[in-house]
Formats: sequence, structure tokens, C-alpha cells
Amino acid sequence: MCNCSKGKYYITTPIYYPSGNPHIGHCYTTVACDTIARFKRMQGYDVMFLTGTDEHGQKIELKAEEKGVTPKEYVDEIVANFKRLWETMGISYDRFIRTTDDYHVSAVQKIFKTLYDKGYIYKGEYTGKYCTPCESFWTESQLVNGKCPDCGRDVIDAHEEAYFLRLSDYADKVEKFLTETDYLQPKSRVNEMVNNFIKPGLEDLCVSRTSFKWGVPVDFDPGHVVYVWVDALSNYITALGYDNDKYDDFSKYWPADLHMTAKEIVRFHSIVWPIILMMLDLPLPKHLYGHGWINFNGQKMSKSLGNVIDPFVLAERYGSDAVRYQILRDMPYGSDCNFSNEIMIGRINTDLANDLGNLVSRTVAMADKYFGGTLPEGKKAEPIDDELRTMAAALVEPVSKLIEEAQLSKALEEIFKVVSRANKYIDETAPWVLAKSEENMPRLAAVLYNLLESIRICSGLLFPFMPKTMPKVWEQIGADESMTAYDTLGTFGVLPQNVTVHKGEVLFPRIDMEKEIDELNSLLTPAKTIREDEDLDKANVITIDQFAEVKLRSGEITACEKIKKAKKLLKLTVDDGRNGRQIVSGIANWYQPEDLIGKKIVFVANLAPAKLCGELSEGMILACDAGDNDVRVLFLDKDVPNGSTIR
RNA sequence: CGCGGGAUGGAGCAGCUCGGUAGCUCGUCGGGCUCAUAACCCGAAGGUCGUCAGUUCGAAUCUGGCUCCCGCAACCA
Repeated sequence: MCNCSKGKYYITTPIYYPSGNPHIGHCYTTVACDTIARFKRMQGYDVMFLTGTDEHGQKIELKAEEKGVTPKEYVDEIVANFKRLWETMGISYDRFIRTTDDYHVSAVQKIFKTLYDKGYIYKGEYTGKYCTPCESFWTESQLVNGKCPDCGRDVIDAHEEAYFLRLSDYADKVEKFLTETDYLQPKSRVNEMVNNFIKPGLEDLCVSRTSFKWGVPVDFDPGHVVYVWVDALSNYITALGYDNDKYDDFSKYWPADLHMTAKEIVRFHSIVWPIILMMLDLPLPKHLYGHGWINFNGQKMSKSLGNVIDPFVLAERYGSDAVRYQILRDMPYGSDCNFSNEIMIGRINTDLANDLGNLVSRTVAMADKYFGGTLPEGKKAEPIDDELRTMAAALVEPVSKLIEEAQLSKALEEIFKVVSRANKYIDETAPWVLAKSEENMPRLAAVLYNLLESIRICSGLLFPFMPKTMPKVWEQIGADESMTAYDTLGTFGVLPQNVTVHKGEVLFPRIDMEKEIDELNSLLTPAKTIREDEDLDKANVITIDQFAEVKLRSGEITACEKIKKAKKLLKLTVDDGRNGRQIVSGIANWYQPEDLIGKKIVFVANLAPAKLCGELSEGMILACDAGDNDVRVLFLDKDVPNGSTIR
């Protein structure tokens, strides 16, 4: 097969932020890209599949400090986990870029300088609000109740000298790009982007910071580091050798054929990234696909259904292919999907064990039992064969199109229609009846051959989705590599007439749902979580003087009401033994106002006052995380005087 | 009037762009089969498509009002 006949295909995942370990969401994006990459390789494209990590920023600087290690040491450990997960999940990336790689750092400096020299980056003064956990700047008007509109936490004032990227100049061009091309998928997101960010007036973007050090230094202005976007987005070109000598295939692979991201960073990939490329006079990428999130069933999540979502645990228990299958199968195009262990096990059992695995198993078993493993040359066709044969041979076309469009769930659905049809065919033809008389042998051989061929085609198309298991299928049905190549998948009748099958291991063992859920619950994270807490405790030892700075006092709740504008907040009036005070507490999900009135509680007396949803809060009451989305307030004995010091 | 998503048989979803017999998967019930991983195949029950009004010969599908739910916290893919 000629590897260059189809041209190149460049596909990317986002570079992930290693402030914590990889989770099922990272897994989805990466597995989806891997599947498409493998599929394009099968088709004969010269594929470049890039993934990596975005390692700079204040958040990582802080996390590292908390842990008492350097930022690099901190990310090294987590990046190793990302790589280990990709290994586990069978991710066939061609290149892995880290924004701390030397070549990337120097290339980013050059890109920054180029943009500056061209006048697209200018120095200004940044004044506004900054949310540290989100690493986001906000204007006063964007704040919600004075809080970060993304996470609702406090923002801090920020005034500093900073460089800005002149996005405003390109508002019209990028709007045209989004509305007049099919770059951004699904199409529904185009309006979202245009209405929310372009039409209100595209603001220039702050692209440097002086308040932290962990980033790419701006080489012509010491003290500044490049702030996230120019650094992170340009990975897609520096990884190909743009402005560096590490690689030299930029001209070969750029522009990207597909950037895949989750929906929350679509904004940067659909607006900022094309603009940066326009400024650099580079070709624009062809497609951006923003997929939905994997949600965890929200409040509905119940103990009985379990909740283990560590991808390592899932892969270890069910096999990476089963995990790949489930997340790809259940994520609908463009919207979110739910995840639970029950859903995952259900998928594995019905689709993989019952339908596909069992189809292979029963087919191979019959070939083995009735013909000693090798089919005879003589076959007898019948009209009833036609539907299955036609369906199987026609499968490659729609499936290819769907994969091309990143509609992986639908592609799988199509393939499994043929699997189902094949199971039905076994019933229609009843091979065990045919096996009873010698004269039916040619007919029996034809039936089994048709089944093996259907399996061959399905497994060939399933290979990009489940790359570890499909070769085992091929082994069992007696197919070699040449018989599962992409070009053979549109043809029925590729296996030799006298094909020999080999009974093998059970491909996807059926899982006992109840037993499995019980086991998952028993290993459900408490042990691990507590250990992490202990580690954190040890890393954050304080002195008794520090503790003494926190003034705890007793109080009695004399009045309590819900805050209308907020969902989670209760407004408490507390008798603190002095003038009384008002405390706002985020416990509305767990307590009704009437449950609290008259109760004695502990509160932090010297906490800086804050406004929450417009209500003044002078202190904080103590409550504990009782686990599993439960919160319990600490109540005191009735006879404790209000205002007593607690130590 | 903060933004966004949603409401379709027990559960999860498709259908809605371009109105015309309501479809899929799981579950339930009944039957068949015995090659197979107690798997497979067939059949049945079950929905006034959140609500009110409008447009229309005809609305799940178009228009407007209303109600309710979810995310915008956590591992931010």
C-alpha cells in the first residue's frame, strides 16, 4: 500500500494543563483523535497526530509551591502520568509537545517578537480583575456579583504593565472565517462565538504577565512572561518546526486538518488562534471540532451505582478497548453525555460481549465443530444471504464519512447494525440444523463463510476504535493483515474459500453488573482520598501562632433566610454575644432555614467581611464535608454562651 | 431581564434545519432456538412528544407566552 497516495493528515488534541492528573475527559478527546488518526492511516494518509501538555502559568507555579517542589518537577510528575495513560489507552500519537521544551520556548519568543515587530502586540497597562484559579482576567462589567463569572470565586485587583494582542483589528475577518467556512464544528457553535464575543466588540487580549515567573520569558522585555494564549496555541506549529530547528515538517503538515477540543476552549481556537495565524500570514487550519463533556450524573449519582472514574482503574478492570468503545459510543455529536459505571458496564455487556464477542465466538466455534476449523471449498449460496452480504460490503462508505466528520458514535452505531444483522442471520439459517445432514455441508460452509466475512469487515472498521482487540479477532477468523486492509473492506469474499479459524480467548468477558458495582464501591476512593489529604496535611503544617490567628467563637442563629438570587446561600443572623452579625453560608442545599434557627454554631470571627450575591457576610460558620456531596454544620451544646472563644 | 443546554412510552436518546402514519438502545412481559460469553432471534405492552395559545387542511416539528430541570464548583477535556 502506498503511504503517500492520499496526502497528509494533521490532527491535534489540545495540550492539556497538568495541574492535576488526567481524567476521563482528557481520555475522550485523546481517544477520539487517536481513532481518527488510526483510521486515516488505514486509508493511506501520511498522518501526524500531535498531543502534549501546556505547562506554564500561575496556577502550576502555586501548586508546585504548595507541594514544595519546582514547577518543572511538579509538571514532570504529572506529565509522566499523562504519558502513562496514553500508553495504557493505546494512543498512537506521533509527537508529544511540552510547552517547557526548549525548542518551543525559543520559538514562542520568536513568534512573540514577530507579532510585536509587526505592530500586532503593543505595550499597555492592564487594569482589571483577575481570578487566580481560572487564570482569567475580567473587566468590571464581566464580573457576576463581584466574582469571577466562570467560577464564582473572589477576584483580585490587577494593575500591571502588559502586552496586548490587537484582536480588534481582525474582528471582521475572523467573523467571516467562522460564518463562511465550515471550520468550526458543530455549526451551532458559530452563532455562540459570533454573538458572544465578536459582535459585542472583540477586545484586545492580554498576552503577557509580570505577576508570576513560570512562563516563557519575553526576551526583549525582562520581567514579562508570555501569558497562556500565544504560548499554548502556537504549539500546533512549533511542534512541526515552525521557528525552530527541532523539527522540519511544518511545510509538509501545516495547515492542520483537524483541531479537536472540548467545548470550553472552542472560543480560543475559533477566534484567537485564527487571528494569530492571520497575523503571521500563515494558512488557517481546516477544521475545529468542539465536543461536549462527559458528565457524571450530577446529584443523581448514587452509591449503589458507584462512581469510579479513574481511567487507569477502568482500563485495568475492563481493558482499554472497552473503555475506548464506551466513551466513543455514548458521546453524541456536539453535546454532552453522561457517565456512570452502570452505563459503561451495560455497554460492554450488550454491545461488546453479547453482540460482537459472542458473534465471533459462536461463528468460530461452529466452524471448528462442524469442519474441524477449515471450511471446505464447495459452497452453496441462497437468496437469504444477499441482505447480509450487501449490508456488510456497503458499510465502509458511510462509516468512513462519519469518522471523517468526527461522528464516531454514529460510525459505531452503523457498524453494530451489521453485527446485529449477522446474529440474526445465524438464526435465519440455523447452522446447527444444517449440520445434521451431510448433503447440507456446502450450504453450511457458505453460511459460516458469510459470517466470517461479515466479521472481517466489521472488525476491520472497528480497528481504529479498538486497536488491541481487533487483531485477536483476525487471528480467530483466520484473516491476515492483507485481508483487513482498508481497501478490502468494501469487498465481500476476501477470506480464502478454505479459510481456517482458530478458537481463542473470550474477547470481551461479560461482567456481572451487581457484583462489579459492589466491588467498585468497596474500592471507591476513600482510602486514596484520605491518604492524599494526609500528604497535604503534612505538606502544610502551621505553627500554633498561625492557628491562634484564626478567632473562632460560638454563636446562636437567631434568624435565617434564603438569599433569593443565589441557589446555595443562606443568610444567617447570628447572636455573637456582642452586637450580632450577619453571615452568609453556602449550605442551602443541605439545610432549610427553619432547621437552623435557634441552633448554636461555631464561626470564624475575624474573617475579612465579604459580599456574596450582594449580601454582607461577616464571618464563616464551620461545617464539614461529610463526603458524597453531603455537608454537616457543626452544632454546639445548648448551654454554651454566645460569643465564647473556641481554641 | 447573567450565559448556555434541555423537557419525546420505566431509563437514556433520535426525529425538529425543509411541518404529513412517533423511531432507536436498555429494561419489562411472552415466545423461539440451543451454535455461542445464561449469550442470540421473534413478538407484545407502554408515549394526548412539559404547558398554554397562535399559524396551518394538518405541528413533536414553525411562532409567542409560561412552567420545570441541568451546567456555569469540584479532576475546567
